[in-house]
Amino acid sequence: MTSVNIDIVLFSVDPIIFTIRDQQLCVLLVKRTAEPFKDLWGLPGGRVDKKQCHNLEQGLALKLEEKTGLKNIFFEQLGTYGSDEMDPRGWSVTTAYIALVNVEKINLLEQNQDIQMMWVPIEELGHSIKLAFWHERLITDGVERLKSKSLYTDLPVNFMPDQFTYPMLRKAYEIVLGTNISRQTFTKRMDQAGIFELTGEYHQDGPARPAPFYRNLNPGGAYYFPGVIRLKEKNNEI
Amino acid sequence: MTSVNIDIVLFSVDPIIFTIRDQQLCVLLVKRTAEPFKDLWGLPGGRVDKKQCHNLEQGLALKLEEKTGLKNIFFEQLGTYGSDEMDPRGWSVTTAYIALVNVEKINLLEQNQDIQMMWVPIEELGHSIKLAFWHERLITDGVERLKSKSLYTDLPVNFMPDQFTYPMLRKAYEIVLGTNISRQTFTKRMDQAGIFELTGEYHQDGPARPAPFYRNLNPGGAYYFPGVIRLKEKNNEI
DNA sequence: ATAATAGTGTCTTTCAGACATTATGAT
DNA sequence: ATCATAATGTCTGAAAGACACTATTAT
Repeated sequence: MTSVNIDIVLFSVDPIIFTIRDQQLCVLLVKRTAEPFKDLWGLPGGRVDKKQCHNLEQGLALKLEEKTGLKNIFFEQLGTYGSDEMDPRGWSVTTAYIALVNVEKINLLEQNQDIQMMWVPIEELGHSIKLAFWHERLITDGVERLKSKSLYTDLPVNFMPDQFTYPMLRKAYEIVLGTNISRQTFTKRMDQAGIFELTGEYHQDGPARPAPFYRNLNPGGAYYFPGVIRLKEKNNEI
Repeated sequence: MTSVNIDIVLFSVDPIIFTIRDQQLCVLLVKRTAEPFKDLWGLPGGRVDKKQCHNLEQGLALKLEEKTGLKNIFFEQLGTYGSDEMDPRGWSVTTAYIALVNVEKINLLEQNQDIQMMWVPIEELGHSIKLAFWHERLITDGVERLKSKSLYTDLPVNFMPDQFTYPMLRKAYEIVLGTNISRQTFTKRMDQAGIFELTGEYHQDGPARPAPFYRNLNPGGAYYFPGVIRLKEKNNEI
């Protein structure tokens, strides 16, 4: 060990921005305008603005605002990937974050013409679209994190608009987890948590009894349920 | 966004090496021999050897072997911290890992004279000892991760020697979690998991019925229990 | 025999999951 | 009236937690 035990590497941050659109879990991709991987699609990441930002989280929040026009997006760090094979320019390190947004709040920005952006259903990745860097791997890991934390937290509320119904939220859970959840079990779970409150309004939607609207009492925070949603398969080893 | 969306920063990795010694959760610290923070204690981290290592995990495994003499130590990524306040030399980024070792396997290396190392009980941090960089913060977060994952995984087996008894393992859980766990509940939980096997030997220890030794059937892996150890307080919001 | 500690069996509690019943609103 | 869907209540099952009891060894 030498006296200087710090090194210099290429470093970037990569937000994996999830939303639910047309009943599908989607991720936001941008078309790269420069080498390496020019013209491939990738995560809307890049360098941290070291002049404007004092730490990584500020850097990420700024990047999210740039790309989506939204402040106060929910995000959490996923993990850091470092390798000499990720970027043709050499040894590089990237820190990935997952971020969850409601698609309605953001869709204006999609029309932005100088940067090509799109929402891609995660089902379609790995088939038609080849991504830059290790972004496919990051997204896979991000989906994994989103799924596993949705079993015991209220993470999917971050996909909801300000006002939402239990059926809407349940659908979000079902899309993320890829399973059906019984309405009764779901209602009980949410009521017990005591993290939502009725707004007094109702969702008039079709030929059926309207569901009441709720709002999140602690937007931005995360709630940990006492128990876990039990899926059928039991895959305990990792 | 410019064409080059990657940046150059000071980068290091920091392993938080935990063990249980004298019934206390301890962390391995080294005395710094160079600026910045010369002569303060800190984590045994540093730069990744980019010539020898193709990725971060290799770099960390190498560093763990350097510091402890052990290969195949259990470790997992904790998180990445980046800021302009962490290192007086400027904007820097560090990726922290938690690693769990059995103290018996390592204590020879403590005698190493050219580097001063010591095991510090985490209780003692924050009082007497001031640490370099943000290492105190990293350790706090590492302890938090260790505690919360010990509620639903077999993480503490990584503190055990090759052969261990349920009472020994239960004590490790109790030390990590800071709670008593009833012997009966614990035994049931471990037996149901089916991740350990009897070695056939017994721990002859004192004037009491000897406990049988077990070995981990999947060393290095992590097991996720179906349920969770329930602590008394309910702190669901974060 | 006694002390110390291990294992087993049973009961309770918590919470998920399933089913049946009732409630409400559009057509 | 009918249909679709929401809410409520009851039962079951899985697993944690607590307690009583039995088992095994050293002294």
